[in-house]
Amino acid sequence: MPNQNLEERARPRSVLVREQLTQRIDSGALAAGSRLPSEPALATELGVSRATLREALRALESEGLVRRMWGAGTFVADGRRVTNSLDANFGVTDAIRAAGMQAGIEQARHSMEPATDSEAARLELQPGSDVLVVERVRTADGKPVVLSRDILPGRLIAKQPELADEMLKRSIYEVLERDLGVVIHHGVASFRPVRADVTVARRLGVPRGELLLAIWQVDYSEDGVPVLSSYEYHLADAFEFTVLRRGPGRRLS
Amino acid sequence: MPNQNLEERARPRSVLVREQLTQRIDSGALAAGSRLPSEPALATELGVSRATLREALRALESEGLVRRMWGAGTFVADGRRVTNSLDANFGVTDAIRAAGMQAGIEQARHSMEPATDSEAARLELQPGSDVLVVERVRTADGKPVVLSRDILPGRLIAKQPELADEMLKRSIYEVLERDLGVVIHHGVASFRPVRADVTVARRLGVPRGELLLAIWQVDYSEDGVPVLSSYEYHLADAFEFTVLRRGPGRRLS
DNA sequence: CGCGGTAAGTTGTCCGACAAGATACTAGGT
DNA sequence: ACCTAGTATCTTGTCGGACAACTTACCGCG
Repeated sequence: MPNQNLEERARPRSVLVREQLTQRIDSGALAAGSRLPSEPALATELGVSRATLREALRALESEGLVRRMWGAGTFVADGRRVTNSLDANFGVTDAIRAAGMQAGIEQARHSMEPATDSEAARLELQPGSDVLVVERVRTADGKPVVLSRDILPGRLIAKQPELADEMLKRSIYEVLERDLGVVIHHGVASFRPVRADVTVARRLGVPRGELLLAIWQVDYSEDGVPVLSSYEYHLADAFEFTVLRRGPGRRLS
Repeated sequence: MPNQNLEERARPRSVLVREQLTQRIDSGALAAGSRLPSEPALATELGVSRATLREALRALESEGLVRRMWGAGTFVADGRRVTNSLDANFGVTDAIRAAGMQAGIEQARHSMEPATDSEAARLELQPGSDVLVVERVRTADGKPVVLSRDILPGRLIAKQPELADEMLKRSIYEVLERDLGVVIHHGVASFRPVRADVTVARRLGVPRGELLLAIWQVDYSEDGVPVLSSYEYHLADAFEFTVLRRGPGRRLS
């Protein structure tokens, strides 16, 4: 039988369809507010069954890119795309670039240390296991905006210790995905406003007591294994964070 | 456009199945990490077809409650459920209750005013249209924690002006859904740390310059129409907000 | 005891068909 | 001519069965 794309067969076809559709929407081929072709027509056009297409449409709907109306059709969601969405943009590099500025790194350093008890718990490691700690000051157009401290299990780069230096120059997410084959599946982030203490203020070059937003989070791989714990101190005026809240609201009680 | 029917509209079967499964997981009937029955078995048990069940499972997966593995099964996600998730919990009342405290309202007042240009734009109204402004101080266990200012299109309560008084005593989301039949489909929230100015400080009973988290957002109904614009000032120590970040965010570059 | 192959089980995909809801059009009445 | 109600026809939602792709566990063999 004529099977094509043998190297792509590993991933479900529905995610391929999902990526094709997101690309069409992002490129503007499918205008915001317009109606998509009907499911049977679109399925034929993409060369998949209607069930597979619906699987992809479900994902797009949960992402907020399309909205489906029973009996009426499927429409591209209105164009108010969130600029710097905290639940879509991973990492400081993406946030800086989304704001249209040049991302840079200063005062970067890394070290291999035994994990503290709380860090071992967050990363689900044995207490005292070696972890790689990466501290960096991120700049936007040359101006310091974020102080970050990232912590990874040491076993991740045990076979390629030179990658630690790579993390001082590039995004950790990028190194994880491109060089280590680890893709982040999801993360849990918490945040609260704080004042800059003396050490943070000096690293960021701001007066002590300056308004900051502290964000700490744990990112998990596809297997549900924690692979990255990070702490970030953002200048309050650096970014404007947004979150897309999804309904429907809770019913019972 | 006339009013929407308040009668219980027939909802898709898949969302009913989704709610049943959510309840089973929350109640502990389906333990964290355990495997769900196979799709054919579960579909038969719930009295729906496998396609409908898969529609519900896809929604649960995007919410992060279950994880599906090709050829292995569908598993309940590990139990680290987020306590006060900014993208799931709508409204201050839910946040206070999620923290295990008693939600209250003080210094409540409302007024009907012509919308400012910026507010009219946010709510997609004609400039100068009447909007209902509701100002409240929210308390947790009697202590002021949030100052909120909510703005709704005046036409929403034109036929039932007494509902404005109701909003001084209960959650606006509750009034919208129960008394007006308006269910929030999604919202876009932004936040940043600020210092309390003199008026906010007085209302919340804190010193001027106190650390606050400002959150402003617009909520949309199922039709994509904006129905609520709100501004909130949270005490920094009142809550710990969390956000579930979903991957993969990677696209081509 | 270790190892490899096989069989069973589960999710992914496909096909065809009908039901339920929404819209556009038409026929009828005023 | 205008409005209204009913119909035609489109769309998405649901159903049932079948097979393919993949994972896991079992079992036999060396």
